Amino acid sequence: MTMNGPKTEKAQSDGPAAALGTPSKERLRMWLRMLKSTRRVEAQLRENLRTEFNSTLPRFDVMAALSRYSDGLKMSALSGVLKVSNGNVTGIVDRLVDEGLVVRVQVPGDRRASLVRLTRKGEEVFAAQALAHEAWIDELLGSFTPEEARMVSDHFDMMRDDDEEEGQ
Amino acid sequence: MTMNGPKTEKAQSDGPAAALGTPSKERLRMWLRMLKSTRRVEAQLRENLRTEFNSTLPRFDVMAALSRYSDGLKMSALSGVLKVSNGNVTGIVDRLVDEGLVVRVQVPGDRRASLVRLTRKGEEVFAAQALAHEAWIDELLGSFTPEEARMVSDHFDMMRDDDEEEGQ
DNA sequence: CAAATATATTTCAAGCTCAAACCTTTTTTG
DNA sequence: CAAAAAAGGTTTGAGCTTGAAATATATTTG
Repeated sequence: MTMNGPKTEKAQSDGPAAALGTPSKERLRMWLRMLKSTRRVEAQLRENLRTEFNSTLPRFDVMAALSRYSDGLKMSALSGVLKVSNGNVTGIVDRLVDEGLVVRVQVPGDRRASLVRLTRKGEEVFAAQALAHEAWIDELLGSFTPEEARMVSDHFDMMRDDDEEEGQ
Repeated sequence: MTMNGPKTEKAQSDGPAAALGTPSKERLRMWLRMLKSTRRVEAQLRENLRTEFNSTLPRFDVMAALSRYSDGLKMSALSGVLKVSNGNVTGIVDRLVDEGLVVRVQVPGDRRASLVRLTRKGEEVFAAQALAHEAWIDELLGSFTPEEARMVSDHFDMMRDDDEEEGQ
């Protein structure tokens, strides 16, 4: 396969010990690397969820959020926690409801709102997925020692100016 | 807003100095942090591309890839470089063609294949976007010093076992 | 050279994603 | 209290994404 290389001289892909470029270039470099790594892990997670659980990452994210709030979440709170658009969650929850993994419970005093909650089945399914998920991550990020992982975690922690929780 | 907290006791979100959990937990923690950070930056990039260039991240990615291969790329090579599915690229390129930013050039000896290339206009548009893109990244990741950025880059570099290039 | 196989690309169905428009149902306020 | 504003959700339209199936063209092989 005659694949001709990039036209730009690759002036900065010269290994860990190379001289630093401008701050802006170094940050760009970092961004491209972290984007690539994240996408790779995400792609593998999607693949695993699909083949082993016939599910998707968005579904997993929704269930993970619900599993942390056993009292249920309103749709708006759910989209707030996940930081995705309001209308987005509607469709995902619809499908989870179809599969009996979550329910919408009417809120007593408010005829607009409903609380979304995991069903018993939903809890069981998610528990299995969460277990597998942690193992997948452990494998995919196995090249990081716990200490390195902590270091990187802390670096990223620095850049959250406003936000709050999120996690499994 | 009566937002009740997570039900699980947050046993490990106790700041940078906290004791390390199991390796698997540390890696999971790192994954969740890097996923959140990546999504935040991505969301802002999407927003900026939309409002300032009436474009999208996938379009930008395609144009960035093409800008590095001035001789053009075959569709399959393009999806290979971007690591997205084959059929995916078709639609994105279609729209870029509609807007006159790229062209499909027939490959002489092969009536199946075509080379995709940036047009003159495409090159100009991309140049402006790339400039803005680097500035956005510089701002979004401004909390990292160049040295830290390099350190994180190198950490992620470690975990690419097989792959090759990618970048702006 | 014809059948089989491989390559290049598009089409398709299902699902995710967003912003904007649109209902309803509260809540606020004049 | 009635009009206006706010809050909770869904719908809609456009685009992105994937894996699988479908097309068409090239190459290999018996």
